[in-house]
Amino acid sequence: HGAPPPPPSAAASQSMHPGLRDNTDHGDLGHHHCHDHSDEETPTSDELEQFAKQFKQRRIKLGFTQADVGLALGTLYGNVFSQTTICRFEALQLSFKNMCKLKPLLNKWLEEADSSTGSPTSIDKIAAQGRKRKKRTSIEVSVKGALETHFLKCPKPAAQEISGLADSLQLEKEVVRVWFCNRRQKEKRMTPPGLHQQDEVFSHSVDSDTPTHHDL
Amino acid sequence: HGAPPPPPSAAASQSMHPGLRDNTDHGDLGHHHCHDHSDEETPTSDELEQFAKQFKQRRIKLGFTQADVGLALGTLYGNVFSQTTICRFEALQLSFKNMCKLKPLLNKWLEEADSSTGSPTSIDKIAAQGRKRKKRTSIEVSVKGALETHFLKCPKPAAQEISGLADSLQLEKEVVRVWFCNRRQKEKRMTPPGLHQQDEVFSHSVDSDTPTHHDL
DNA sequence: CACATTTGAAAGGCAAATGGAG
DNA sequence: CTCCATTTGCCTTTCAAATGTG
Repeated sequence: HGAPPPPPSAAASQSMHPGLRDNTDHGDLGHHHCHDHSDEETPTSDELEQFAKQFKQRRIKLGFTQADVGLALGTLYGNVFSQTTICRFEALQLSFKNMCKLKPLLNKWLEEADSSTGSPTSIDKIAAQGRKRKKRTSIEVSVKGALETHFLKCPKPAAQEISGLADSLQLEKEVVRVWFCNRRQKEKRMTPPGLHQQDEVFSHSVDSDTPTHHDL
Repeated sequence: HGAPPPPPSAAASQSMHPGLRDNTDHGDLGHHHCHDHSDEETPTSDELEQFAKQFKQRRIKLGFTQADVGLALGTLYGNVFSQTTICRFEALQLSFKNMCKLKPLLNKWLEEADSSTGSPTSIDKIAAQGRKRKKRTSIEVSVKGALETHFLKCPKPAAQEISGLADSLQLEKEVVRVWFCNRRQKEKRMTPPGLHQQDEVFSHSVDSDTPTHHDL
């Protein structure tokens, strides 16, 4: 069946020697040639990899957690991120485009944090006010069950139906609408396998190589 | 745990739209023994289970994340907890003793949060100042490698040696000391597994596997 | 110090939210 | 609005850092 042409994964799985640490790495990173904002041009994969590594190193040295960084981005640019996202950035687990988008922000944070080491105003955990993205809604298990039941009966409810449902479940209408959208997507993802095949012999269940091979 | 009685959300039909004030239902968490201050006496497992479930339900309805709660505990009692811990509490994955310890705190938070729904001062993400426990140190991979190397050569370095090592790795001496302690513990844990061959008749305490017996 | 226990930073799974095209 | 791809985060889990006890 479909031969999944896995990306060559050019990135070598190299690993740096643990022994060789530098203490002389101060102030590089942001230091390139002195010209205004040169952050915008798209970096190469290698540059990203390099940056991510350095970033993590500095972060740890400064004693910040990934969560700290994510929060700080909110106070700096009104654009909070979760610990998870920072984690993914450091591990190069985001799409190339996504990585590029985040890099300048993180770079800025790094400079900021770097320069204010031990500064008096070090504490800056101000509340995240200007939130861009809607906070992810947690849907309770029981509520989820109700939605699921509904979905089985009617996977594509009309606007009005959605309203009613939302009301009875005490959820925003938008949340319910989106839930159905996502639910349908999920259905699609799960359906394809085994459409018109009769032999159940799946010797190798593997395959779903789909992977999220985001890597670079 | 056969079938815990999961009341299909028996309680609460409270309209909880963002912005609506709601200030009813209090004090139905756990069957208190006709005592106002029933928080201190050790609860039963069932009570804990009940409380945990209710807690989670309310938390979600109020729109807080586990992390939010953990942070809030810091501002309320100067005793921050991580999102992980809250998660464990809700999932009953802490020791009984531990559960009992946390319950009153969480209960207090719940009341607080409950009563101030939609209140003006709703946002309360003040910096966590009074931190009780030392923040967990992240040890960089490379540094870890260095420590590991050292450990293989000498698993039990003298104080002086530790100092030197700490210095060269730019870590607090205490951190290094503890690292070695923990490392030795780990070694112990990994050794027992059937490597002793032959008969060694004895009465040595058969340190049975000590399965993480949490649960409740 | 050893050993038991508490606790958290980071990473993984699943899915909620977003954005573009029709 | 839909579908679909993508971004992003809540909750969970693992491994181990920190703490407590003898």
